[in-house]
Amino acid sequence: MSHNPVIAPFRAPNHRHGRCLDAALDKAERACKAREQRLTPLRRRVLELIWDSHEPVKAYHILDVLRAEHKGAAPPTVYRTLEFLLRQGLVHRIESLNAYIGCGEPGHDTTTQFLICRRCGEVAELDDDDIIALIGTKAGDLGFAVDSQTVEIQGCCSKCRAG
Amino acid sequence: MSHNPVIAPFRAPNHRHGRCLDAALDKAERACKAREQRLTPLRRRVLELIWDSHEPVKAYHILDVLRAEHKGAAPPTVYRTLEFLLRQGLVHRIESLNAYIGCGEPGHDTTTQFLICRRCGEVAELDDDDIIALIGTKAGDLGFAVDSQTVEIQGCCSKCRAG
DNA sequence: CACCTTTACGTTATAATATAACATTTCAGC
DNA sequence: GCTGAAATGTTATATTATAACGTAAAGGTG
Repeated sequence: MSHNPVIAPFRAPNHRHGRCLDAALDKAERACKAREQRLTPLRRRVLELIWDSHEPVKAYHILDVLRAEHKGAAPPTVYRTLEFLLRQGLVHRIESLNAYIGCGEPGHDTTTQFLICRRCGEVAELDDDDIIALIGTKAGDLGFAVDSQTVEIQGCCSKCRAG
Repeated sequence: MSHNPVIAPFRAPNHRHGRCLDAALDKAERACKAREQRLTPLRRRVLELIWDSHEPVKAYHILDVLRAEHKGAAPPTVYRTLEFLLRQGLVHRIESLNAYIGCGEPGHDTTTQFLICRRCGEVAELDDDDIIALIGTKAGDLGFAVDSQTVEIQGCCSKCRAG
C-alpha cells in the first residue's frame, strides 16, 4: 500500500485556520532559510494572503490588497513575488483557474495533483505516486519523456456532497 | 490489455497533412450534421485554422488571420466560435498554454490527456482509460466526485529526442 | 567602514487573453 | 414573405501578464 497521498486536504469541520496559516508561514521561513533565500516582508505578506484561505487566489486580488496597504504596488510587484514563491515551491499555480494556492509541503517538489471543488471553491492537493507513475509509464510507452505533469481534477468535494 | 489510447499521435515522418486536415473537416461536417448543428463558413474556417498544424493555436492568432480575410472580425467573433467548437467537441483547450487544438475524435467526448512537446510544440492527444480510472478511484477514495479531468503532460516527444 | 555587486523593489507602459452588452443579419420553418 | 431563433457585427471594457528601465536595500570584500 502506498503512503497517504494527501498533502493538503479539504478543511475538516474542526479546522483551525489560524494555526494552519502560522504553520505554513513558519515552514516557509524555514525552507527559505535553509536555502539562503530571502523571505522579505513583501514576499511573506503575499504568501500570507494566499494562505488566507484554501481557495486559489487571483493575482489581481493580491494586488488590490497590497495597493490598500502601500502605494508602490503594481502588477510586477505581484507577479515577481509569485514567481519567487513558485520557484521556492511555496505556492502552486492552478492552470485551469489562472490562480495561485499555497503549497502544504514546500520541501517536496515533485509534481502534485489538485482536486478542485466547483461548489465551494476549495482545493485539495495530492502527491499520488501511482498517478505520477502511471502517467509516466503511459507517456513512456509512446516514447515521450515527461518533464512535468499538470493534473487538475474538477468536481464536488465530500463536504459539499454531504451538505 | 486496454485498447490503443492514442487519439492524435505526434506526426509520423510520412504524415500527409492535407489529408489529415480534410479528414478532420469532414468528420466535423458529419458530426455537426448528425447533431443538427450548423458548421457555418466562419466556424468551418476557424476549425480549419486550428487544424492547420498539430500545435495549439492562440485565439488572437486566429483573429489576426480572420481580420486579414474580412473586416468584421473582432475578439467575440473568435471566442464565440471557439465556444461552439469546444461545445461540439471539435476542439480542446490546453489550459496550460491558453491555446486551442483540434480534436481527433469529435464523437468521443470523454476526458482526454495531452502530451505537449516543449521542443517542437506539437501536442498528442490520448484517451487512456487507465489514467481516467485511476484518477477517478483516487479521488473517489477521498470522497470527491469527479466531473472532469485536466491532464496535460509536458516533456519531449520521441522525434525530438531522436533528432 | 567604504565600496561594490547583486538582489529586490518601484514605476510606467503595454501586451495578451477574454467577456459584456447591445445591434444587426441570416436562416429555418411556417 | 413572415417570424422567431440563432449567428454574427460592433463597441467597449475586464482580466491576466510582461517588458523595460530606474532606484534602493542587502550582503560580501578589502
